[in-house]
Parts: sequence; C-alpha cells; structure tokens
Amino acid sequence: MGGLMRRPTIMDIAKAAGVSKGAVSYALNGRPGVSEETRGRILAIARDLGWAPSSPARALSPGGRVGAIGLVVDRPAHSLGLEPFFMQLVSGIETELASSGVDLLLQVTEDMGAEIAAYRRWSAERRVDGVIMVDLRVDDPRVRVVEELSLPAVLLGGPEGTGSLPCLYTDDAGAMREVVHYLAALGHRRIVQVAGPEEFMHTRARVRAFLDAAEQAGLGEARSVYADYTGEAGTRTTRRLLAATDRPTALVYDNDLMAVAGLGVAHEMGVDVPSQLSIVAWDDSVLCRLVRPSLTAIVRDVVSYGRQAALMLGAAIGGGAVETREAPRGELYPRASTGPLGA
Amino acid sequence: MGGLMRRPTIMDIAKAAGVSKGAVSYALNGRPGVSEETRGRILAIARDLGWAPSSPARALSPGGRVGAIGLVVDRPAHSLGLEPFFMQLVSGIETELASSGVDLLLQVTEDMGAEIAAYRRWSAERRVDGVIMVDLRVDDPRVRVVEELSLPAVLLGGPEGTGSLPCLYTDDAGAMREVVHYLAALGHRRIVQVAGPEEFMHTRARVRAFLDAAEQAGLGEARSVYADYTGEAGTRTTRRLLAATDRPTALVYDNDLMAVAGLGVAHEMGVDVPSQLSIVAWDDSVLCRLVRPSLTAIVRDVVSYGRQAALMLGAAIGGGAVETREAPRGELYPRASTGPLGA
DNA sequence: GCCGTCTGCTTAACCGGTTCAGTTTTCTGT
DNA sequence: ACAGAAAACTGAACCGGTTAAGCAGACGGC
Repeated sequence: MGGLMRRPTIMDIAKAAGVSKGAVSYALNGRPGVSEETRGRILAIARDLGWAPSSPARALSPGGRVGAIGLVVDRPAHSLGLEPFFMQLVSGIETELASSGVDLLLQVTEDMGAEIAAYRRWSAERRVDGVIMVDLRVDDPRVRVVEELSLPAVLLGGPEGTGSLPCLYTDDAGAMREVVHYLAALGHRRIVQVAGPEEFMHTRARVRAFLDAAEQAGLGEARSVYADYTGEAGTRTTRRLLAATDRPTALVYDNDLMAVAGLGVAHEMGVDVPSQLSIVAWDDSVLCRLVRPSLTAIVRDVVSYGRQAALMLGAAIGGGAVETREAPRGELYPRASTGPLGA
Repeated sequence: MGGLMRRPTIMDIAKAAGVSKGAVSYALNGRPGVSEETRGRILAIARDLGWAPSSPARALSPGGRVGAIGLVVDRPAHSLGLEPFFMQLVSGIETELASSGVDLLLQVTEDMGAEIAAYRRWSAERRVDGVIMVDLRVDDPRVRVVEELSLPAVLLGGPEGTGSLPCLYTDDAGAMREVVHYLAALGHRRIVQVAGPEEFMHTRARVRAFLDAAEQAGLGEARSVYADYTGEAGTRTTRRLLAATDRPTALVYDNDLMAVAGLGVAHEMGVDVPSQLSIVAWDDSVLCRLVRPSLTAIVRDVVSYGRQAALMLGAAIGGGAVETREAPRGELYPRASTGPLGA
C-alpha cells in the first residue's frame, strides 16, 4: 500500500518474468516467438500487476493506431440537445467500439469551417484513426479535405457525392413515398413538407421524392419549404402555412423538433390535430411519443445505424476496401397526429 | 505534389533549419535556449511545412499530457437523446477546451459499473488527463476510484460527499424554495414533486428543500415521489397521482422529459393545465418552450456550467489545488403551465 | 592575459511500446 | 551422434517528441 504506484510497463513485467522487453511484447500480443509456458507466465504477471498498454506509446510505434475515432456534430448548440438522433448515433457507435477498446472523440461546432479545422487538427496531431461524418452536403468540401489528408472516413448519407469515401445510406426517397401515399389514402390533397436545410443531400432526396410522389398521386398543390431544423423555424414556418387561405391539411416535418413546434402552433391557432390537420415527423423519438396527440413518425433504428458506421470505419482503418452499404430504411409508424379530415 | 506526404516531424524542421532537434523543440515551445533570430526562422519553417506536434509523442515524454479529458454519461441510451442538459454541457466544456487544444472523449454507459470501468481503462491506458463526473450519488463509489487512480477529476454536484475532489455545485435547495413559494403564492395547497432517482445527491437536496419549504409555507400535504427521469416514469407516476381522489393541484418535475410526459397525461385525463393543474419543470430546454402550454421551468446556464467545470479540471490537471465553487443557481421562469386554480 | 559567466546550441537519454535482425536453445531426421 | 532447421529469446533501433547535461565561443572584469 506504500506510496503512489507508478503505472506498470512491459519493462516491469519483463523484469518480473526474467525475460526481455521484446518477449513480453510478443506474449501480450498473442504473437509467435515465445513458448506457451512463458506466455502464460507473462500474462499472469501482467494481470497481477494490473498492466494495460499505454495508448500513446502504442500509437507512436510505426504503423501504430491511436485507438480513437472522431465525430463532429455541426449544429447550433442550443438546438442540439433536442435531437435524439445524435445521442442515439453516439450510443450505437460506442457499442461497436467498446469491443475493440476504441474511444470516441466528440466535437460540437457552430459552422463547417470549424468542423473542417477539427479534421485537420485531428489528423495533424494524430489524435484519431478515422472519422464518421454526418449530414452530407451538396458539393461537400469535407470530402475533399479528408481525402487529401488520407484520413479514413465513413459518410452517413449519399450514396452520391461521396467521392472515394465509403458511405452508409438509407433510402429516404422510399420512406417519403410511403408517407405521401399514406396521406393521399387518408384523403389529403394539400400537403406541404417542412424540409431541412437545402444544402443537405438528404434534404434534396426527400424533397424530390416528396414532390414526385405527390405528383404521381395527383396532389398538384404539394410543395416543400426549407427550414433549419430549429424549433423557432418550425414555429415560424407553420404559422405562415396555416395562416394562408388555402391552408394545407397535412404537414410533413423533416425532424421531430420542428414537428413538435408545429403541433404547438396548430394548437395555438385553434387548428385541431388530426381532424383539421395531420402531422408527420421524420425521425421518431421519445418526444413524438410524449406529446399529445402523439406524432405519427418515420422510425429508424439509429442505434444500429451508428453501429454499422463504426464497423465500416473500423474496416477502413484496418486498410480494407470498404464498400458503400445501404441501411434499412425508415418505416412509417402511424400514431394519433394523422387521420382523415373531419374525423 | 508528388506522392503522399509523410507528416512532418521536428526532425524535418531541424534539417531544413540546419539545427538540432533540441533547438527546434526549444524554439517551438517558446523556451529559452535559442536566439530570437533562430527561433523566428524555425517557426517560419514549421509553418511552411504545416507541422503540428504529434499528440502521442508529446504524451509519451515524462510528465507529458495526452491533451484529452473524459466524460461518461451514465443513462439509458433511449432516454438520453431527450435531455438537452448533456449536449449543452458538452458544448460548454468544449468552448473552454477549444482554446487549449484539448479534446473530449465521450462515453455513454448503461450502468455505473461500466462507468467505473471506463475511468479505470482511461487511466491505465493513459487516454485522458482527467475526467468530469456528473450525477453525484450518495456514497458514490466513483469518488474512491478516481482518488485511488489519482486521476484528476471535477465533480458536478455536491458539495458534500465529494471526498478530496473539487466540485462545482449549484444551490438547488434555494431554487426549489423559490418554486414552492411561487406555487404557494398562487394558492396551491396540495403539491407533489416528481423527483429523480433517490440515489442522486441532487435529488436528495431537492427533495429535502421541497418538503422543508412546503412545511414552512404551511403546505402540509406536500410530498415527493421518486422516478427515473424517463418519459415512461413520468407518464406512469402522473397518471397515478392524478387518479387519486385528492389529486394535487401542482406538480414539480425534476427534469423536462417527465414534465412533458406529465403534461400529456393531464391532457389525456381531461385535467386542464394550468386552470386545474400547474406544472413546473426543473431544467429548461427548447422542449419546455415548444409544448402547449409552454412549461414554467427552472432555467440554468448549462453551457457556462460546463465551461466552468472544464476550466476547473484544467487547473486540477495543471497540478494546482482547485477549490470547490458554486455556480449561479437556477431561476424560475414562469410560463403558461402555472397559474392560480380555476383561472 | 586569464578566469568566470552567459548565450546558443548539440548530444544523448528518456518515455513505453513494436519489430527486425541476430543468437542461443531445442527439436528433428538419419 | 551430429547437421540442419525450427523455436525461443535477446538486443537494439525506432516512433516523435522533451529535457538534462555538456560544450564552444563571446563577453566582461580585474
């Protein structure tokens, strides 16, 4: 119990076992070059001493990994807390990382310049082995940057505009078609999508699918308006839409936060949900289940999505060629916020 | 342009400048030992080469820092997304870290055993220089562990039961008294607190303050019931409370998530808010502002709270003696969910 | 003219691992 | 019993920084 223990090194193990540093290294890494008997002895000593490899030392060796990956979330801090998507994603990423002892570096930035600076710094300072990037944009400059840095990366989004990077994408168009058909079947004719920021690829995909599906269903007046995912934008946009003379009878929101805000506005303006207005939220969350009426939503398994992404990034870091994959698309979960008009 | 560049090292700079490694190190770290002229030349070369210090190499040096701190969030993944508190905290921590180039490692765990294992691993593998711990518990085993590991740490909570660790705390009792007086002044006599998990220190403090303040205000029937911060618990508890013959006329929830769930239940049971029931949420969030009626809440500047914690941890890592500090307490923001009975 | 000090730099050790090139030991075959 | 190969292990270099110790030359004092 005497004094504060220096953390044990392989040299301590080597001395205790009466062998050289090299032998200990071979033993601990399960590599040939040491007899099974010696290996057993070394492992036992390492366990007794409570040894764990020093991550910096490992990383320093030629070809060494730092054992960490990075995730930058580029959203205004105040709107962030509300998006369960990210925390679930993080949680999914970590369940995958846990088995391999890899850590996650999280950074929250206010703009894409800062996000790119983070990648540059992480790469230059050798702080991560790779990164997961979300919210793929049109002509996304981040793609160029990580390619130039030759920083292993996996993109969430696509599958277009991803350069040489592997990506994990979902069929947002398919899910959106399901939503539109569902609303058309309920008898809605004037439907509007409150979309995310126009520069996001997934916004584009959803908008295109929304308008196409609406046209095919004969819903001539369908249109999309862009917003920025914040509650304020949801409030403002909804107020404007509902104040129009020919107000829509159904609204499809690109995130849960705006949908909840929209529900609040409808309530405030005396528009009953769902008898006078149907509401659909894109990503589901506890939030959608908690508010009254509960919100019909597109449900995705975000946790597996994150896990899958981490798995792909691990492969990319390992040096393998990783191919783009499609994750299961979201499905529509009808709840209390949608229904036929006047019901 | 030719081929992929190896990342530059101080050796490359030394060669280009015609000096030794050591001189370069002195120059780059602003230490004496080189002439101002040489220093300038070395800095210029470093800039041209796009040099950045290798974090693992730095950490390996005797007395070297790894330049990262850790935060473990120990909450079930599905309930997590909804608590803006954590993302705001992270955001605050990072604004402070950004200036010193320190990174944040985030881990989400499902139980405290895993949380403790994370601290042990981080310390053993030298992955962090220190940690910030949240949700201080009664007889918190984590305190012992980080003390034993001599891992620099800052606690959010307390100020009791923190052992030798510095902590950053808020006067929850004061804020709670404000809530009770406010409700009493509105004429409420039967009030109930839907508290967080009993094992949390801040739950204890709030419950004690709630009951004491209620008694002083002559609200004999006040009581607290424990819940676990999830929406489900909020729903279940509220349903039970409102079904009683002498149902409470005001409810104080320990987080925003349960408060929103409670609001939904009231709506469902035909209990009007605020004319028949007043609702107060502890931590404010976009959520409280979005739902209808908007929720009266205790507002704290969580971002500064995180920044302050990061600052203290930086000092602790630097070796200084850091003393426990009090952060500004939360304040009551009345909104639409509270009012006099029958109004 | 000589000693001492200060400046500006170099040399080399060190941090804790990995790995390659040898060297010694053990095993195998005939 | 002995050569040759394979297995077990050692020693040293290396990764990219930091830092203590050493050393050459300039400068000042007396």
